[in-house]
Amino acid sequence: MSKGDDIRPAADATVTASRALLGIIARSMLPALEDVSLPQFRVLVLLSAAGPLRMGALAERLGVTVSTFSRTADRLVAGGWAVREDNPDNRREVILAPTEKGLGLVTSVTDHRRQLIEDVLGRMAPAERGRLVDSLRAFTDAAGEPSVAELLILGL
Amino acid sequence: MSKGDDIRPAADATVTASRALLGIIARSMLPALEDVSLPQFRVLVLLSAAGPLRMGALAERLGVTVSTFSRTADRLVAGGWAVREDNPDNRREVILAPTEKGLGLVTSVTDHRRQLIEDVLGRMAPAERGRLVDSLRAFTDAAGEPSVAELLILGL
DNA sequence: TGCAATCGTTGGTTTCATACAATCATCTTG
DNA sequence: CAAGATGATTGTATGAAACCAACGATTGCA
Repeated sequence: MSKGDDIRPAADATVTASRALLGIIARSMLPALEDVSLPQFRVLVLLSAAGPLRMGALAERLGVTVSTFSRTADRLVAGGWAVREDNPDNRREVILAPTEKGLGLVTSVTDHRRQLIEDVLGRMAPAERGRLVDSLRAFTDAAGEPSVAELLILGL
Repeated sequence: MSKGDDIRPAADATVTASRALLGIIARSMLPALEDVSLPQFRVLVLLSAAGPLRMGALAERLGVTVSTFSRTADRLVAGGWAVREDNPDNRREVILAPTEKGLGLVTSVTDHRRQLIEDVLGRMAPAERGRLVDSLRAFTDAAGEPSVAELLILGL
């Protein structure tokens, strides 16, 4: 136990920092969630990251049945956030593609989030900022990549 | 711009790290969300942090109407996560209090999250861990306290 | 004391998410 | 080419969440 004793305070600091980050993330998503629901936003995040996808593939990634997803797609299409497209190679498949409007919504959230983070970083001393980068890289490496499914729970 | 040029890479690292943290947070909440909905979990988080509260006060903090919240409370009570109590000082008020079961649910999530974070920290070199603590404290200070309302969006 | 304000619940509705089963269209394969 | 498999939508149903309006109980004040 001698060597690991500094884990506890580090965990404290991380928990606290995670709360600050969550606040930032939530704040960045708030405006978008007035336009679309969280499940709908998840779809747009997926589409903007992976590009247009088949209905079934999307349903699977989101962990819902195809019928459920078809209804969600209805709402996204109705709102002008996405469009259904034919797949010329396979006419029974339907591709869901984000519209400019849909991509714009995700971008606005991402930009907003990044801006909020930059604001915070701008309030830090440059030297601290440098150390933060190194530390966070180490943390991220140790954490490994979160699965897509996990990230989607909270909408990226 | 000369001095602020290191903000961009720092923001990159922070965005990436926030994704890792989000994965951890989502993973820690996943089991609980099989028992209660996110809105219900938010109530339990609030109750476990602030203690028993009046119906109206809870509704206000959650940003929903009292009638909406009354229904949510019904479900929490039905599930054994909370109980309605009389306020002896004011008989028209109703206090919602978490049960042991309700508190236990929140605790399990918090513990799980902390454990996941400690796991990650345990994989870092001790020296990095020390630097991380300092950096995160600086970040948290610069970020300021997120509002309760913001945190509740994603369930703390 | 009596009337107005406050607190919470309930009735009535709407929207969304979700699932299962049935159906239609299109591939694929024997 | 004729099944059988596959992909998506639609019919049907349930449950959560949310709102407004109406109501009953209680307080508080004039």
